[in-house]
Amino acid sequence: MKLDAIDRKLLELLQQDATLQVAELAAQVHLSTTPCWRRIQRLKEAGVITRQVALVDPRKVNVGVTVFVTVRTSQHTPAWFEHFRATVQAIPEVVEFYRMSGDIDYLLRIVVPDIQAYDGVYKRLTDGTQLHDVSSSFAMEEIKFTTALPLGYAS
Amino acid sequence: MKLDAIDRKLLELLQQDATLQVAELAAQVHLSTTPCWRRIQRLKEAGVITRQVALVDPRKVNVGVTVFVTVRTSQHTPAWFEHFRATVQAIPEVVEFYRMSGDIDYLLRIVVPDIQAYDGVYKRLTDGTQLHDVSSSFAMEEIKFTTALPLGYAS
DNA sequence: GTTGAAAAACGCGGAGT
DNA sequence: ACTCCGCGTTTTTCAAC
Repeated sequence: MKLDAIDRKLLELLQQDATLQVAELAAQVHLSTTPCWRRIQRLKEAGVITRQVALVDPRKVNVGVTVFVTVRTSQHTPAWFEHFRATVQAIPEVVEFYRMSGDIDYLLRIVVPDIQAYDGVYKRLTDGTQLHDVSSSFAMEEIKFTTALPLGYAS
Repeated sequence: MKLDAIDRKLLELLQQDATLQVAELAAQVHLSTTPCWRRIQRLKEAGVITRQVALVDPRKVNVGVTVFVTVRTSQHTPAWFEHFRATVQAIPEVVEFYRMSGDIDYLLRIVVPDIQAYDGVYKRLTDGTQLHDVSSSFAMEEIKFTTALPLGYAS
């Protein structure tokens, strides 16, 4: 889908604050409400905007500690991967999960209240799945975290 | 702030879909609209819900490649850190940025269209800041990504 | 793309259980 | 503390231009 400058501006605004009303968005892009509303609908239908969610303060729900876990494995069969994938999907503390290139096979971001709680997640993770070399790194400080993607590359 | 089972259920629902209307949320938690609406207000005022945003499909805006960058540095002065922090904040391709414990000092998640584009970001990152040992790992596949935090630890 | 208007949902209060 | 009621206001949504 082709995105012009107005679409990008709308996405930029909505990525920051999805509660902005259509009239306000319309003013910011110098349009009236109807075409502005239609553009937003188009962006949703095209799957550019996937969903609209509430963001929660991690510390307020007692998951202020984030842990990055790198995984290496010797098992590379599809069946093994599927099992591992399902295991990870079922653990709500895992908020990000990537298959990597290079010497590390998988990278996970996990949120927990403290290091003790992490031990529990670690056990759930490694229980039943053959994991070769699991390494955990703790984040001391979250300096930047945004769900807003850069729009400079959009065509 | 104290969160009971109903608050947690509301947060769970709103983390998945913030467009749900109050009447619908109220039905799901077996309440009428007024107290449900008030609970949501309370969660916002208390800062549990920080914001409401639109999520965008990375591939649809041409940033389908994510790169993890680990940084080690010899400079540990406050002035140096402030400079580094400001540099990173100004780069929209950097969507996450953590100060780590252990042998790695900083971890960044960066989104770009392709490896060539990453080179540009890399240059902006290292230009002007003394970085000792920068290592980049490319994600081949994003298997899980959620903004929904686990609520099982909330008190 | 614009204007205008119907339909819907929200904001917030009051009285009662 | 929640339910039910409700009305003014705002916002969404769909006409016709």
